[in-house]
Amino acid sequence: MENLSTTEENYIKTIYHLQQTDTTVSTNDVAAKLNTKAASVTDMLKRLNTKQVLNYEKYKGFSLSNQGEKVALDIVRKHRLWEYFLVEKLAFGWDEVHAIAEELEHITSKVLIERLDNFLGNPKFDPHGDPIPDSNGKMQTQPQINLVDMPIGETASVSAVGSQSTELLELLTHKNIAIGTQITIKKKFSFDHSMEIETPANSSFTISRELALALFVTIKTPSLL
Amino acid sequence: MENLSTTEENYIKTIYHLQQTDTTVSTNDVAAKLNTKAASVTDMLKRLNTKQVLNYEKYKGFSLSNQGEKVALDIVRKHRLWEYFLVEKLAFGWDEVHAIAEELEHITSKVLIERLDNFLGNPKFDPHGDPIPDSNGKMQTQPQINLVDMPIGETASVSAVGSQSTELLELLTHKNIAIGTQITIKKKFSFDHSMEIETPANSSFTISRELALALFVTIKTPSLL
DNA sequence: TAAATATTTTAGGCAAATCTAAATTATTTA
DNA sequence: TAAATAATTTAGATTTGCCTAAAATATTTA
Ligand SMILES: [Mn+2]
Ligand SMILES: [Mn+2]
Ligand SMILES: [Mn+2]
Ligand SMILES: [Mn+2]
Repeated sequence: MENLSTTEENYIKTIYHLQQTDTTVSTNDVAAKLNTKAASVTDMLKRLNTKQVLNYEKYKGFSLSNQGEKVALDIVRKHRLWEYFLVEKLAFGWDEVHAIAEELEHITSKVLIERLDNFLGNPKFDPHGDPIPDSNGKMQTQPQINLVDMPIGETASVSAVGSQSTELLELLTHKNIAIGTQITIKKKFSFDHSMEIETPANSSFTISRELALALFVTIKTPSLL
Repeated sequence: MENLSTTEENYIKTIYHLQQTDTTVSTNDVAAKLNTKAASVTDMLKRLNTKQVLNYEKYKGFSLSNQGEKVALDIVRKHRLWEYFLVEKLAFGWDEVHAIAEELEHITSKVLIERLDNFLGNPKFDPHGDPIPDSNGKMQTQPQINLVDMPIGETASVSAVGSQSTELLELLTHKNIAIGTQITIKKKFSFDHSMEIETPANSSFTISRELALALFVTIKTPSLL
């Protein structure tokens, strides 16, 4: 039943991620994400449709089939486990791992990924705070909110980042913030939407709206990582 | 200068391995190893020639260029480091790792393989006893001889296996022989070329000519693994 | 709702990697 | 050495994945 090329897998994963955020996914959306052209996407949609991983009707739209979603979750699982490996075992920063995981996620061995999972201690979240699906595609849902939406006086811990850029990591490192760091909101300034926060490592300091938007937090203490 | 597809890399590696054993490598040899047809090989030889990794003259023959050999050694390095990782960290048997390493060897990141090497403690030999090239393509040469060529009374340690089959591993496991095991030749029988040997774990026992042919030994104690 | 605009699909073509069948060249053998 | 045989290459197709330009359809806007 399965015999998908790396390219087909990348399309499936891209469509999956787009479906998570946007309600409808367009041909152009996929083309933009994959740096390709709409015509190429249409070609692929037809192939994925015949391969049963996609429901597609021309000019009407498309969405992953149940089977396609399973495939996508499997790729996401591999991607995030490899990212975890790279950061935890090979000492990469989380801004460096995405491109490498983009290749590693296509290694086909089923038993490899199960042993890797085991070797890593069955982590539930990747270095960016994103949940790692288990072998059945199930993943832990953390009730996350954006830092800008946290009320004054509340404390929560950083659970995910909204960007994987080196620039963000540099800033977070400088401010001693990482995934797991406890943050308390002290004050919000309406002029520039900057906010004053407090962490265990540092007394009160100010962060910009841009930075706050890139941070997601959970009220409960994080289960792992 | 470099921009080789996975397929091109596989051809280069195959030609490299064939050159190690046979003096001349033919189009048919390559076709046989890669489970493809001679015509396909010719197509590829022409492409590798224009890509400067191969010296090729039609109907005359071909061999890897210096550059091609460097590429080959880099792939071999990756292949063997990943095999080492799979056996030492993920508890695979050495009969299970080849196919997986066949995929992993094509992951492109240079820094990944250097960090993996470091993480593994810079091993010099893979799980089959084959030397791992360093980042410059240099590898340790072990003066190996086949077990059948060892004189009676001599002691040496197993340094490599001539086959990666599950069947061989099963037999070796049963006889308590692994890479590193010390073997002393007690007797040789000319009738069936079987031989009586001794190991630290077992007193004298007999092994077949087939098994002896699949074992390589070094007189000096092994430097690693 | 009709025209303008945006999106999507088709048509036709290209490069990589493969194949089969036929032609060419090299090697053996009688 | 000439014929037979073997090895290699070429010719011509196919599949995957991608492209541009043009056509078809959907959506927006006046
Ligand atoms: Mn990918
Ligand atoms: Mn991630
Ligand atoms: Mn390979
Ligand atoms: Mn090996």
